[in-house]
Amino acid sequence: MTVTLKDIAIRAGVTSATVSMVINNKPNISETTRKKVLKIAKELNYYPNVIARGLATKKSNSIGVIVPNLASSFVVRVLQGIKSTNRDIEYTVQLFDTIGQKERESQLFQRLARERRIDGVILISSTVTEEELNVFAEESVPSIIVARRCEHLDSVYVNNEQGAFDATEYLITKGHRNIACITTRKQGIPTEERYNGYLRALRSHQIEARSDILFDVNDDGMEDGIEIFDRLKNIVPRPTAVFVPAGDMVAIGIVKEAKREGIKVPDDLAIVGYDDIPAAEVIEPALTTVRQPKLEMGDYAINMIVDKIEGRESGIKHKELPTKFIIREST
Amino acid sequence: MTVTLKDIAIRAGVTSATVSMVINNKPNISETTRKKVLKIAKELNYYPNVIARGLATKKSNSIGVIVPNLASSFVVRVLQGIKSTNRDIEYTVQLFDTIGQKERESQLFQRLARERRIDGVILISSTVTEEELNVFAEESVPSIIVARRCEHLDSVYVNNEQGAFDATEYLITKGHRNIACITTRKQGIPTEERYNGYLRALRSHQIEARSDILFDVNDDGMEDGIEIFDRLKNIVPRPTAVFVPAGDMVAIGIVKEAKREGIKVPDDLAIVGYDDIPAAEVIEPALTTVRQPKLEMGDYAINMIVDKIEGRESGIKHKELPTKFIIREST
DNA sequence: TTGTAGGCGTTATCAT
DNA sequence: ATGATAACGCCTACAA
Repeated sequence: MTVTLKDIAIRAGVTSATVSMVINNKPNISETTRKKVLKIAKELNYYPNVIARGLATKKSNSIGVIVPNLASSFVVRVLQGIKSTNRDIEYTVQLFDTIGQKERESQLFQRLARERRIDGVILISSTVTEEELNVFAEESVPSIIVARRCEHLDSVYVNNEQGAFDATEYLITKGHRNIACITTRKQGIPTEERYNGYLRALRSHQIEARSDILFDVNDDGMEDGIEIFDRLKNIVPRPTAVFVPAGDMVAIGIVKEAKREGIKVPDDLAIVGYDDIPAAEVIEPALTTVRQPKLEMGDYAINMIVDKIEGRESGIKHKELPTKFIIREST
Repeated sequence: MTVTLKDIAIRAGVTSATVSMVINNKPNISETTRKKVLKIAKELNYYPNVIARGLATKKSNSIGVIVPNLASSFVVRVLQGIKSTNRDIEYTVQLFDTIGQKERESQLFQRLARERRIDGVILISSTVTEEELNVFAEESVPSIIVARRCEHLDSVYVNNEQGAFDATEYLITKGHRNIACITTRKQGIPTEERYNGYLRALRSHQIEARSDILFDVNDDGMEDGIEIFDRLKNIVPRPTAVFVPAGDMVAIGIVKEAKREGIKVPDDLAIVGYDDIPAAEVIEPALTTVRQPKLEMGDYAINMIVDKIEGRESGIKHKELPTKFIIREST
């Protein structure tokens, strides 16, 4: 039924070794047989069995992409960056998600590292520790982590601290002194860094950070923003600005609730989000926010991992990308 | 370096055949050797080489998911549906996108169908013809198409015609007679069906369709909506409602531009979108729209394809899911 | 330039 | 209950 090298070999009057060499463009094949073999291969509509090839070469020509959650627009956008370059790359992408199930995570890593199903791994924005990622190094499966810097692993990430600094400083130069900060601890390192950037900006302008206007939300939805605003509005002195490293959706919730309560944005309350999701342009006033170069991150990630797999690069590489501050109407 | 069946076999004093049987829970193995083998396997931290296994069993335990474009929130959401069920399923997901490159598409199908890299294929919302999908049938690779009904292929889809009918009829019962329709032809069958539903609703209420308020946009972004509104506003008699099967982003553009021009939504102009994207709740007034059960579609798709692959179902199956009309503030 | 032979790690069919 | 042995389809020395 399916055409194999052997089928071609028989018809061409050669052995499958020869056919293999032709298919793989190896040198030292006479033009005559090359032509003949290629012709027959085409007639028979031959496609190599990649599984068999993988067994022989010990390469699957496939890379794994592990994501925490496909519901995150950040993750999807990075994925898109990975895929779009991948057009010209002869690697297949296998998608895995861990949906926060902590125990399954390291199990998944084990399997991926040892089952020889993939040649390398891209890990997007996760809360795993570096230790848990060691399996890949142990099995010498190239790996790279996106959205977070890791000392002992290749990584592609954004300067979150600086992004937050820029945003906060912008608010300060606009005259704000009481700037609330809405963050989300459980999201891990990146939000932590953003918080630090916020603090640094305050410090560099001799403004004391007020702990009563620092909030920690659990999730990053619009409802969280609504709830936060309701807590925020009664605090005195009331902040005149809010920086929301927790994400744009939370910021949007705040905008909505503020408007509903008759608070004018940005006049009474300026708001800066983080991420530049599509809805940031939809809300009125349109949201000022910090954009991360998500597509670019994906792009770097796939290229770096392919280089690693093919042995073109060695040593740990870090790629830091800049954020971009997008000024719209909410400030 | 890597542990194989043979390694285990040697230490256990049996052959790799026996070890294989133990690993795969085959019957007719003495408890003693089973215990012994399992113990050694664990000590050595053995994981089967799935590539080798695939060659032997002619199964890759992997399914391909082909998407036209990861930038579409519809596609991503269906993907999410596929992945979330997939947790308990022993199939890996390989992601492919075709980014509209028509010529590459059938080439991709050829490869996927013949390279034995995947056991089955899920195709999300694409404009390919049934003919192009024949390769899968020819190579007896189970396949299923999502978001569109195909006579000769398994499919999971939504009753777009009815969804559009419901939306339009709702507008009619609200007293509207001049209802514009913004569609997007190039998106293929589903939009076509929605248009038909719109027409049917008009007919069933003896309203004549006006061709001067039927618009065709090329893309489905906010800008398209803005542009459409500017064309719409000068038409007499001016429509009092707009149904936008082209999608929520276009509808949002219309809302925004209408507001900017001082037209009151919904009082002066009622607007209904299609898809229920996250931003539909963000815009003010919140958008009335037609929701498709995207997660559910992905869920059905993965389960159907797995059943097919494992030979549990045969014959062509179609699963039609209902849309849900979401009433918000724009009507 | 091409053929021979062996191996990649598993599974599956026979014997034993 | 277990062992030999032969696939699976391809690649790669090495030999000719």
